[in-house]
Amino acid sequence: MSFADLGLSDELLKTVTDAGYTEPTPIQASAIPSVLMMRDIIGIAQTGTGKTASFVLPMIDILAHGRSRARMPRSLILEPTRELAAQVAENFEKYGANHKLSMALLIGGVSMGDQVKALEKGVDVLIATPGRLMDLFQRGNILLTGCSMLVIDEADRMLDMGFIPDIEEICTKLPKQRQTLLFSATMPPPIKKLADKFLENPKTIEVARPASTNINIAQFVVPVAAQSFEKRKRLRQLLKQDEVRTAIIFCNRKTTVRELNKSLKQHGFRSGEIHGDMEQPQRLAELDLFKRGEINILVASDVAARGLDIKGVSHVFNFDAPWHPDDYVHRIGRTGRGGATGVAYTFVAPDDAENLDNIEKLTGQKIDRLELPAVVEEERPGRRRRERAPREETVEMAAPADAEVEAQPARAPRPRRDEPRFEAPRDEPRGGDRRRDRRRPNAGEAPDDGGWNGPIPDFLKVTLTV
DNA sequence: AAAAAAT
Repeated sequence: MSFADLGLSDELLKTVTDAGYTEPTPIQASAIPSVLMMRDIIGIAQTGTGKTASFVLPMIDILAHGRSRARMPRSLILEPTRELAAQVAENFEKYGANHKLSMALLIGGVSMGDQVKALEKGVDVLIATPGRLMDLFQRGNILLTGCSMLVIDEADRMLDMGFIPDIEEICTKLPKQRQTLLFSATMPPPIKKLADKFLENPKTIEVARPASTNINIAQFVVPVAAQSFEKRKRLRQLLKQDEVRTAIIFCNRKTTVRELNKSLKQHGFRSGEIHGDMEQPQRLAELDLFKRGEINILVASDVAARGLDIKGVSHVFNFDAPWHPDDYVHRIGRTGRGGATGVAYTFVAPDDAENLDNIEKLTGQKIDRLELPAVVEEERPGRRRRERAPREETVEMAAPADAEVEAQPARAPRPRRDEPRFEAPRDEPRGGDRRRDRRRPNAGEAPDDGGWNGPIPDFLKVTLTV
């Protein structure tokens, strides 16, 4: 199967092949011909499956062959987040470079002036988040009566975010005679209902979840104590020893994102942050810094979990285990894209056990627990000794024979051993046999990890000691 | 529980 077999125009085909694409992804192969035949589509697919091109490409051909009437927009693409909308707009510009199609990106957080101007000039395609679109509509800046093509992207995310009433209202503003494409990773009942109401005789296309198919991502659970400074320490350790090129670090809270980024910067990492409390220009600027490699670590809330397509992300860290298992799938999907390999670490504190359980149920696979050298506390003057978690962990990990050594109070003077450890861990294996059974199984041998076939991260080849 | 989205 090649792009040439899908029925796209020669002109567009050239653009696609010039961009270096030869073989369509499964969803592109099955969606594009149907979209060109003007069918309604339900696409059950995650981001990272080539979904965007599966509607952008045929849309360009359809628009190129039709004629615009009175400069009214002829198609509308709805996205749940501003960044995703911006990304689809980029795609549209890339693939539509050889066509005289105009486009307006209608998202919040940026001034309305330019958007209104573009609308007045007349555009073929609207790419929008629901809030700004409704706003502009209510102000009388948009007429949707010429929109004969509608794309509802990431419908389940829209549902999560409470956008479904908005979507329904927007649907009623569009002409009844139209083509509607709905994409969603999952099909919960409200989305099914939405599809029944607004799509006509849709063709359902389903492609496998990346989580169950993307064997390019090596996944690990990192047991951690609940305290955030413990987690930060563990994170720094992994960032250093794992030769991280580019990483996205997900936190569950915006405050955690801010704190963590600040802390990473203080420790000399080139990091940035993105979350919904930032001004939109700032959000885009940080994303741009990351894409250009000026920073190589992006600390993010779930605003960045879905759909963002950034090339070459080698690592994803879940600094907090996500509350929703779906989010896990989306987060780790930021790495291992386009056939590249990636590593995903999920920090799991004792309280996160249930979340982890749900994640493993959803993906249907058990995630390897990573055994790591203990994080050794430096003496922190003025800080009260913590009472619970570290001690519990110590007790759980220590073999009876070690109890005396392990039970030493944290404030007892000991050599600082964490720093040198990262410098030259493999030359100085420490620890006796009693430690060996705590290594990750198979460390240093041919990996048996459910299909991981990428290069083995260096630290996994090393004998881990405590 | 949190985050996202119109201001």
